[in-house]
Amino acid sequence: MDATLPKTERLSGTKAVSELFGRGKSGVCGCLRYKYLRRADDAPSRIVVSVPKRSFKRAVKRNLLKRRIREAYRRQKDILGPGFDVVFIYILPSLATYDEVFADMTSVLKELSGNE
RNA sequence: AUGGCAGGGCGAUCUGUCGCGGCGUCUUUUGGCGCUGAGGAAAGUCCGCACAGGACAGGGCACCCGUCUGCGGAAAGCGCAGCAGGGAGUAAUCUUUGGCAAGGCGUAACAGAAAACAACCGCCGGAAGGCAAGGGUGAAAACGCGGGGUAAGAGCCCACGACUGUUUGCAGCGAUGCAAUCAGGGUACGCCACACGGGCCUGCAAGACCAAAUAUACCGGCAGCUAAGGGCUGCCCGCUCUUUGCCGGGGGGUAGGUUGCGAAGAUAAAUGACAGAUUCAAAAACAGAAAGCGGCUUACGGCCCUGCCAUUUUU
RNA sequence: GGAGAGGUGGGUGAGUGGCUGAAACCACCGGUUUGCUAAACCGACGUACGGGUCAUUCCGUACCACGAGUUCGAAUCUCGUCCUCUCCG
Repeated sequence: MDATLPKTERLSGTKAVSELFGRGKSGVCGCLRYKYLRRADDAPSRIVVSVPKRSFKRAVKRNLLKRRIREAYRRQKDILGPGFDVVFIYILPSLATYDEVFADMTSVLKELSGNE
């Protein structure tokens, strides 16, 4: 199973991100809020991770959550097929453990792949 | 032993599986291999430097900042060691203030006779007038105490003492200390003046370079030229320019990229996840580089080392 | 990342180091007026702790974001911390 997360599988650039935020469909699952956009091609899916500064003032805590979310996605990204652009936004005001993030990520990915 | 004071240090290490940024290298298709990858505060942005752009002939004034002494330092609201005054503590020790002037100006609420010029009550005196001892309020009241002196009094005079300064000697690089000597009498705070030192303004989102798409200054070519206007002429023809379209060049410049940029170093931004071992147990505190460097300040669980003080006990 | 401005009752917002717990306006509360309401007018109106009282009233102390300092005395001056807002692509 491919469990890497190279740079090509991360969404970057002002245009692509603002298009995703503007036109993407969204949903909530546990501690995560997501927005996604189905692309036409079959290139690997690309993701963005976001933790709002409003909830966590300290950069250490934001970094920790972003790393946990990325790790949880990396472990289970084969649930989601190729061709998606997704942004994950952490919405809880308190720190979640890795196991909680992992469980919520599982249900988000299943929901996304089920919709297609 | 208990409690305390000061100074210094550490801020986990190792193994396995998966994974990330950078560099090198091999194949160059995926990738493989090697090296390397957050802090003592990376934080706050409080000082300073370097660097960059703008302004600027040179110098001065003004304005702003700093101010005990010596040493270090590129500099600093910087560090170390010391000096003097005040405060806290039984002590070790800690903390705070600090150019200069018997200079000028201002302010001193309430209370109080009066807040520094004096006046009032009062004291003396027949009066003219003299005096500043007494007035108990205040944060602060014109040096303290004793004697002399006087009509009453006063550093008016004298002795002793405190304070401020001059000169000399000794000690110290110096701030200053000690001793002698002479002079003085206005309490606190602020501003001004003076002395010495420093200071242009803006900041890496500074600045430099490359440069799609779209529009386009300008240049060239082609088409259109039946059209309109201008020029060559007094008029016509003709030639030519502009207006229109297309193609090519082209400068500035946007998205974007490169650089600025580093023995960590990106451009949505890398250090993580899980399992185990170690120090009794728990990896637990504060906290994450976005241009660099020197400081300051603030946050911080736990542990280690050195010196010192107080109390109690034993020898 | 860098540069700047601010924080005072429930809200807005003045405030020379000294009668400022604090101006003024709005809101809230009570009253006058009215058949009822609005408007107008009058009054009252912060919090905490302590004291006293049967109780309302009353008295004292502290608080101008928070903590130190200067001063006889700080909302005001100085330093630090926290928070909010604005500008720079």
